[in-house]
Amino acid sequence: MKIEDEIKQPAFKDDYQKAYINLVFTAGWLQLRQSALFKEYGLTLPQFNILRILRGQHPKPATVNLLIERMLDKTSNASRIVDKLEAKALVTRKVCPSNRRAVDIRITEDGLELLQRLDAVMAAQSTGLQNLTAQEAAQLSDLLDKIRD
Amino acid sequence: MKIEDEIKQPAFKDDYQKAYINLVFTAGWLQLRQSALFKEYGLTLPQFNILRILRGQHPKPATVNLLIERMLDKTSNASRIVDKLEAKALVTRKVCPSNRRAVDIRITEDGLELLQRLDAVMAAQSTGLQNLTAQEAAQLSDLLDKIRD
DNA sequence: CGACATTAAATGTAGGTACATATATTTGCA
DNA sequence: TGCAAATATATGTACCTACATTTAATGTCG
Repeated sequence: MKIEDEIKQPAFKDDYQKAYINLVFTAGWLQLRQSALFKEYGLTLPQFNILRILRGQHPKPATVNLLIERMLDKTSNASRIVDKLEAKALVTRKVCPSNRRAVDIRITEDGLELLQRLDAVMAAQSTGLQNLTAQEAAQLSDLLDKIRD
Repeated sequence: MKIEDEIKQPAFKDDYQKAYINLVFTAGWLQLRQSALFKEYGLTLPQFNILRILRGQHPKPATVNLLIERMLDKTSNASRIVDKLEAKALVTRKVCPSNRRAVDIRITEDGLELLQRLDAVMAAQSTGLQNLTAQEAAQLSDLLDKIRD
């Protein structure tokens, strides 16, 4: 569906405004689809993303700082998202011995198993960008980099 | 800054993953910049967007349904965002005489004045897509439409 | 050493998102 | 007419974002 119809707006001021609205709308659309996948597994999108970062570190621990660095949303509150994961026994939290201000966060076996089940789900459903060719995806990425220059 | 550096990830699985992450990250980046503009005027981004829809209708009223149709985020709670605007006397809410289930929402003079001040601010700072040519913006929009097909 | 800045994380608060449910009104139709 | 379905909005709840503040540990430098 064209963006004009998605938000029932007949026309845009110019291509810049149209691209801006399309960008924000499409990002939200993709994230909504993705989080629907996790919902039945009791995970939210930020929780899933943090679990994946922890798996990337495994068996090394991660600190809250490291999580924030790698998250898309820098201002989100990693500390409280870890709370939720800890409550579900998907991660552990322990004061870092070498720097007692920091906290070592590790993914548990349960967490690894859950991610493994989700890998299968993710593989089954595409990321949502499969309508693009690899070349178009690269082109999209270049345009986005340019926006943030 | 390249997306790899923004989230401290050395490489991506493929161009699709990279574009996906870049898309979500860039949309958030743009929205954060935009909402910073409104902050000193006491408005949030969704509040601003609803005010603009109401200005577009002015002097006709809008219903909650109409607001939802035109919002980028369909699942956001227009009713409660209107609450906040009403508390600031930027909009009025009145039961619709012809259909007492519905509510007529109108922007007030204060609301119009606030938007007018913000128009100047917006004009001064670009939408953030000015690094693109008009042609690139159109191309970006086409790629995004294709993703949602 | 000791005051002071810096760093890491947690917490408080206002507002938003996503989704389920409730309440009131209107519509459709047996 | 009357009653179920549909419609319009509001409300409840869990979680999230954005940002300011707090608490604790560490670093620094006179």
